[in-house]
Amino acid sequence: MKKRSTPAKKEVIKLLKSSESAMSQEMIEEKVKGKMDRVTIYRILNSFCEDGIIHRILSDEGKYYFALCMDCEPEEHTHDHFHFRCLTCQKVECLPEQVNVELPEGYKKKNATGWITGYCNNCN
Amino acid sequence: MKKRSTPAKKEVIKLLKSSESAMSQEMIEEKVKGKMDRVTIYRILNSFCEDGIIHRILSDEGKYYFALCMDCEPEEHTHDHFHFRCLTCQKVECLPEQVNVELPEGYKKKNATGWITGYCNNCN
DNA sequence: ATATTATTGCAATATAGTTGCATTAAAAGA
DNA sequence: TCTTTTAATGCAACTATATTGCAATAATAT
Repeated sequence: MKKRSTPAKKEVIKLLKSSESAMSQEMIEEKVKGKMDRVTIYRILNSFCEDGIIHRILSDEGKYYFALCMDCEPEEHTHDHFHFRCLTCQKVECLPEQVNVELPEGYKKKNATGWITGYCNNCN
Repeated sequence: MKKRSTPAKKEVIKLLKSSESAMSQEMIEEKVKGKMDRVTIYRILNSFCEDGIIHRILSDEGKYYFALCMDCEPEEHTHDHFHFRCLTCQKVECLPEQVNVELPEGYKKKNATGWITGYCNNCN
């Protein structure tokens, strides 16, 4: 199942590259309205996630956000950093700080996410 | 709008009290099957949340979990602690550790949540 | 230029949760 | 105890977010 390059994919990746923050499907749909179907956006995003080009983060309000992978190496593909969502402008950002928690005896960690909501520097 | 005590509410609160971990609507529905409607469960849970009797946490898979409030005081009702979800038994627990992150200059924190997924002491 | 099959669009479906409305039943008052 | 008031409930319908099936389209290899 070799992946193909299509106008729709180029459009979406261009969008994500030009965005300084993570985007939800909804935000992306807004931007590419008329150029492609809703479902196509979902499928493209999922495909990029599979390939490790972008990562998918479920926000504290239950929606997925997507962002380019920055410092990921193919072998060690983790995104255990904190995310910030601005309650005013809805901007979602990856924070540099890693999630690091002491688990009770006998517990094994597989994955970790952290969300901070609040107001960004432009919105307070 | 004074709240009333009903058999359904008693049933739900009893369940949450007897559970050592947080429960999703689905888990609760499973337990009270036949005794009340799906919608009633949702409404009861929301009502309890409003009253500060329980707290609602959105898990990293996008579902709400509910748990009794333990150390909450009416004035300072926060739940900025980490939560753990076991990938095998689906148990959700509140971890003692607080979420504490340094935000970039000019950002204001309103709320914070953290999720760790993995395997609990019974499941690995 | 042709064949193969990944990708797309559209309709339908899945999942989690909410809303409207008529009916039922707590609890306060007579 | 009986009435009255209105919160709570059950049912159906709806919303929002995301996925699946399938036929049509189009990107790549030959």
